[in-house]
Amino acid sequence: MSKIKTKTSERSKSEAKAKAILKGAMKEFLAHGYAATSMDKIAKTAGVSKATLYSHFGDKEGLFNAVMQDLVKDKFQTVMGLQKPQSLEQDPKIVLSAMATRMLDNAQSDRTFQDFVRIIIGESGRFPELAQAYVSNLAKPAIETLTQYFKSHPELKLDDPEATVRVMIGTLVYFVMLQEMLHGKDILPLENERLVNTLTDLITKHQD
Amino acid sequence: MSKIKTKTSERSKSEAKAKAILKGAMKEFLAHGYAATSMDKIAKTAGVSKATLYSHFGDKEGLFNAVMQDLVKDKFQTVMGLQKPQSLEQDPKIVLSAMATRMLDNAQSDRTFQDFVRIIIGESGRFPELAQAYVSNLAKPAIETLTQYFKSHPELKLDDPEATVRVMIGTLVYFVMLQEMLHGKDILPLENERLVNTLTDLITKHQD
DNA sequence: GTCTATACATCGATAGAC
DNA sequence: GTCTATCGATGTATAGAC
Repeated sequence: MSKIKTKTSERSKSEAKAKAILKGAMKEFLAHGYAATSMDKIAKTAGVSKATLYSHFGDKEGLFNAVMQDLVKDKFQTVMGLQKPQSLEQDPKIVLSAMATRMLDNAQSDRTFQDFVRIIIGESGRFPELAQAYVSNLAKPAIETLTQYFKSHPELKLDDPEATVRVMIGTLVYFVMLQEMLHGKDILPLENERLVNTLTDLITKHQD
Repeated sequence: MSKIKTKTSERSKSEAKAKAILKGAMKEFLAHGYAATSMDKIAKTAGVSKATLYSHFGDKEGLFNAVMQDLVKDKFQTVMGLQKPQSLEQDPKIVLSAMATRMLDNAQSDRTFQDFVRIIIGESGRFPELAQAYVSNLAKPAIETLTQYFKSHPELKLDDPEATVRVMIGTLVYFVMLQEMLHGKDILPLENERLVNTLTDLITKHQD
């Protein structure tokens, strides 16, 4: 019994360390990118020794991949929860408008999400498989779910629901990129409401 | 006379070195990003000594800023030339469709442009003033020019030309990001033509 | 102005004690 | 499993010869 207890206790300690490492590494990688983040700094932030980093995750790339995999899973919840229409029976005009507003507000206030996207794009040359994980696990489900919604509303009379989804998502994502991530908000001011109204009007125009 | 000749010759040599450094640094920064690029590698690529790098550009950040400033100016020509309608008198439906197709084809085949955008976004946390230079000198002129075109065509009956421009640019840019830069082309295939047609139809729908 | 040589810090990664 | 201590390589930046 004491044997099991000890084993459990040791495993818990080890797993707790792993969690602390992932948390500290996430903070550092999100703040400074892959190359500019040192294993020394991660060890200090996580409160463990550098050797413990390596015993848990092999090398720097291994730790980075583990961190990003965690983040992709985390953000999947956010993204999918966000674009799920709250009441499917309502007028698509209202549903789309509310959905776009919600997505915009959330992305604009979530600094972690912005840093996450920054890294995905910034490191997509060096880590193509990471970029593809983003596409497969985040962009694709979001696009497909929204496509299903469009297809289930033939009264919108959309010639190409899938391409229309690209218009909507692209508009919203690039807007957040320009205004927030690229600090363009003061240079090219534009209210969320104007973008959302314009987007919604364009998509629901044939409904009238 | 020989004095002037010597001076000129020396200045030319120095300026030639500076050009070579910028060219080599551009290649390295675009390929590996800021932090992962070393001054040693740049010196080797440019065919000069490391000390010459520092005597011309002060430090690594100075060289990086000089390179990116050059690139912003370079890409300004491309972007503005691209979205300038070829014949203003034609049906906007045809003009917009041709313009979108041209922008897409160009961005998709220009690897340097993709690397450039990758760096702008990837380093926008560490170099906010670089990101704002992109917004002021590239995004803003492009958006304003296209807005002027929309405003000069009231038959499009656009409620908000400026916001409509954001829809168009955002759709095209994010599409190139997903398909090319994030290597999503095989995961989420979609033909340029479908996107362009959908975008053009949405914008010119009230014209009918 | 440009080079070689080098100073000095920091990097990723590991050996060995406990 | 986790630590301290350290290795060798590589980073930015500069001094001094020419």
